[in-house]
Amino acid sequence: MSEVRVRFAPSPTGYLHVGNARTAILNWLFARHSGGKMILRIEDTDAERSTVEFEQTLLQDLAWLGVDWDEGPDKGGNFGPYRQSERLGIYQKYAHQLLETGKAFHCYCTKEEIEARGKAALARREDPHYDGHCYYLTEEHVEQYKKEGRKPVIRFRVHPGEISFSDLVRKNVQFDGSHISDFVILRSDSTATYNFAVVIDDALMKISHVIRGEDHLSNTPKQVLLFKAFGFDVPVFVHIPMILGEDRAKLSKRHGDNQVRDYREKGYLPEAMFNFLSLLGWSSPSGEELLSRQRFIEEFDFSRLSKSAAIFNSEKLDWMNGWYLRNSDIDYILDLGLPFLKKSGFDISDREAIKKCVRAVIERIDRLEQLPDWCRLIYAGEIKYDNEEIVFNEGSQKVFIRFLSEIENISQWDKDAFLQVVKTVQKETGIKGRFLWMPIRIALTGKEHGPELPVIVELLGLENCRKLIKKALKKQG
RNA sequence: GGUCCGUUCGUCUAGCCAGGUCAGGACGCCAGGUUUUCAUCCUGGUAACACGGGUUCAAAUCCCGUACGGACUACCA
Repeated sequence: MSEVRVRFAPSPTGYLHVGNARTAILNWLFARHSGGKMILRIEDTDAERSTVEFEQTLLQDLAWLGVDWDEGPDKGGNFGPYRQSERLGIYQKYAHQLLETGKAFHCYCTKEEIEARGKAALARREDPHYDGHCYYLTEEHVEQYKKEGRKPVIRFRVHPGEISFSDLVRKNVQFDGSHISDFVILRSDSTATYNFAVVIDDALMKISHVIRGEDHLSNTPKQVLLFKAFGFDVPVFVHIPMILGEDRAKLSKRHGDNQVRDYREKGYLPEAMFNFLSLLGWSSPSGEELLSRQRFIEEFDFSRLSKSAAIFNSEKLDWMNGWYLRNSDIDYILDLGLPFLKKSGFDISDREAIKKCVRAVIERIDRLEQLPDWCRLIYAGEIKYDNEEIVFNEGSQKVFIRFLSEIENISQWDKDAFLQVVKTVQKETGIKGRFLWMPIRIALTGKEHGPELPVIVELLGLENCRKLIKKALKKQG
């Protein structure tokens, strides 16, 4: 079997979409699983919408996900160039080859004319296909059109007849040429259309497996026809199911966040994103759902790809992200979390102090963007009590008085010392359970919920604890 | 309209190709346990084969039809 070569071919017309990210991941997984090559190709033949900035962000987002490539615009390779805008001459050469062999023809019809005739056909309940208007143009006609200033496109001629190809997900798929219109392969400005460029590139770049979204399934017969017209080997196709929004419609701008960048900015980890996206349409034979990149590579197999579209379930993503947050190296989490704290105005110069804080609150968040809110309550500052009643009731005040006198002359202040103090307070006041702990918690953090108290106490330090307890006392009366 | 693809718990899915398990797991949700509280963590529970015909001793699984959903039908990709 020849070498496995797959490609991810995004258009630089926006940020990396989660659907495309999943496509990229599946391509990458297959390449790495089979020891093949991953090729990154930029499909920027739509000059109107493509920008170099978007190409850059696309590359960054892929890298963030941990998807790398062996050949691409920034890496080079033996099958370049890897930007379609730099391959225009190649497409023109091949298009003219089809012209010469009579498999394609010049068409001088304007968009308006085509549209009008299409509508008319529809009115007659016929397929609104290209009607063959320019199949047999006389020299005079051509001259006339040229005089009018018309620039021709090159159309590929589609003949009736069965077109079938194998798809590793859908098995054998068949179309009939009679339902496919003669399509444009070279525009009037001599640039190639998507269906043409993709075939030339996939053939010339020796792509063995075309792994892409199911929305391309209907384009495939056109491409198969082109592969055959040139005598190229037809690659194996793998059309993966779509990702849908909560309303079952194709994921789009209407659904809010759907770009990889959105998730990154909210504090989702690349590992979680990778894991979650990989599991949309693929499953491990083990049934496990928390898998390392290595496991994914080892186990990846097209036979386990699902056929049906998947809804993007953000609750599950949150759960998964929380899991990665709690099961990754704390320094790694800290590196990713620091920017979020900095943005919220935290002084992040004392890394060790912040680390303790992050370690304490990591149990209760599932996105890094939630870090600042939880860390805030570990920093002594202006405190607003969630529940004043608990702070100012008689029992609580007794606890505070006793607590304060216990820490009056204490020298060592850590978790154990704190626990010891609370124990003593309990013995002396006879107050226990939530009536003992809750007042202390609210006095120190202002909140009824939070990380373990001993951890908080240690982070606050003795002086802050004194200050906060005093404050809870003073308020009375 | 036409062509093609799809349809298992609310969601992601296993099982389907090589018919025969109470249709399994995960998220969510609910209950219990752990915890000073919340969260984490542990245990248990809830809930699905779109519908109708066939084929068969037996169908989620094979065949046909219907419904629903999606994609494509551009000089976008």
